[in-house]
This record gives sequence, structure tokens and C-alpha cells, in this order.
Amino acid sequence: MPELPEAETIVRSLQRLVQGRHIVKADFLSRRVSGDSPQALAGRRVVQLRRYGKKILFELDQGLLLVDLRMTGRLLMNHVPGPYTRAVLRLDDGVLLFDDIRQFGSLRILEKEPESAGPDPFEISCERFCDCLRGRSRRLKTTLLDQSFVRGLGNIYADEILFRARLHPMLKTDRLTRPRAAALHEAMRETLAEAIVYRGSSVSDYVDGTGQKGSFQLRHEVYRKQGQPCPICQTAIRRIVVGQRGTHFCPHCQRLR
DNA sequence: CTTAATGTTCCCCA
DNA sequence: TTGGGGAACATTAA
Repeated sequence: MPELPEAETIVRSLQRLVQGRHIVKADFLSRRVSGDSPQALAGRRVVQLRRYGKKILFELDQGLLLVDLRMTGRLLMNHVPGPYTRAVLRLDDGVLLFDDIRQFGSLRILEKEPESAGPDPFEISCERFCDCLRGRSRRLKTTLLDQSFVRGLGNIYADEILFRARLHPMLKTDRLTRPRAAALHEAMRETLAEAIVYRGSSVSDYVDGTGQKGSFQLRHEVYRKQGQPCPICQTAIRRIVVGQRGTHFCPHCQRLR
């Protein structure tokens, strides 16, 4: 389940390996990996590799390739193709694989950068973040997961961010005081920045572009910690379901009030 | 055997 | 119009 820190780590691990390289040949091995023609990629040069929310964007000399990893997608440089390899990009130096067990991920060839998603968490100002939050009445958890609010957060970081900000996942956004909204903005940036330093969270499938695991899962405070003591107050972490998503929080530190 | 996990989209209901 | 709930998608692990 790659989210922003994982996508960022993958991009950093692949940049020097793919930037400037030409795509010699591209193959899509499964019907559902892409609706586009892989031939359109042949001969293209990778100008820049960038993160777009939790997705990965190949800026080509002509057009773009958008890789959506969803839950089990992997981009792997110079690995052996396996049963879950869904796409192969042969470069003039090396081979890039797109592996995906669940096949929810996709590769899309675009003319220009997508614009439907919300702002990047590192770019949105505190002012704007607070205004957007309080302008509607939804649960905090739902809002953080909404990619049109900010792009890049998933289930793991939503829970970790809310714990850091000491806010209940079911709290309605319009009931946040300004200082608490500002604290959430700060918790978001701090949590993500720290997760990037630790090269992401490897809870199930995630590895970077060279096959290396991250270590931020060792620093998770609430995600999948139900029954374990809160690192602040020792109260047992609780798991509830919010918007069909498993949600982990400390009932003492994160009160609904 | 069933259930949970996971991100996103879509569809229905209040 | 808004928010919430549920299904669907594919696969593995428990």
C-alpha cells in the first residue's frame, strides 16, 4: 500500500537509474494493467521521474507515463520477471518491471499532467489547509484519505497523523478550532517527512525501486496496534471502522469530546 | 470454508 | 448538494 512516503522513496531510488534513459521496448503483460498501447512508449526518453501524490510520474520527451501502484504495485529495476509482472519497460541500460499481485494498479500514458487531485501535503499552506478543512463537515479520517483534499495520504499515514495531532478520526472537520487544525497541518508534514527519512513503511508488499524494504513500520504508534499500549498514556489502542477502513487510535489521547 | 486487508470508483440513500 | 454506507475489483494470509 504505497502512500506518499513510499512513492517518494521509490522515486528517489530510481531517479539516477532511469532519468535520461531511453525506453527501447515496452510490454503490457496483462489486459487490466493499461488501456493504452505500449508501442507509444518505445523510443521515448525519460526526462524526469517525479512523485505525484502517491503515484509516480515519468516525464517523457513526449507525453507522460503515470504509474498508479494502488495496494500491491511495485516498480523494480533490474529484477527477474515473475508471475506478477504486469509490464516490462526495457531501457537502453537496464529493465524496469511493474509487478502487481492484486492488479488494481495501472500504467497510463497521458498528454499532460493530471490536475484533478488536491494539493501536495508539503505545498499547501497552513492557512489554506485550515480553511479547506473547516469549510466542510466530514470526519477527519475521511477527509485525510480524500485525494482531492490533499494528495498522497493513505490508511497508514492518516492514522499516524491523527495520533500525532491527538485528534479523534471521527471528529468533524468543522468542529476543529483553528489551533487544532494548524496542529493537524504540522502533524501531517512532520509524519510524512519522518516516514521519508525512514524510507517508507513495509507492512506487506512495499519495497523501493531496488527491492529494499523501508523501516518506518517500526516507528508506527497506532497503525495495526490494537490492544497494545499507547506510547503516551498506556491505554490500549482501539480499532474501529470508519468509511470501510480499519482505523486505529488511542481512546484516551484522541477524544471525540 | 470465511473473513480481513487494501485504494479507488461508482451507485444508492437520507 | 452533501455525506455516509456498501459493492466491486484481485489476491493472499490467517
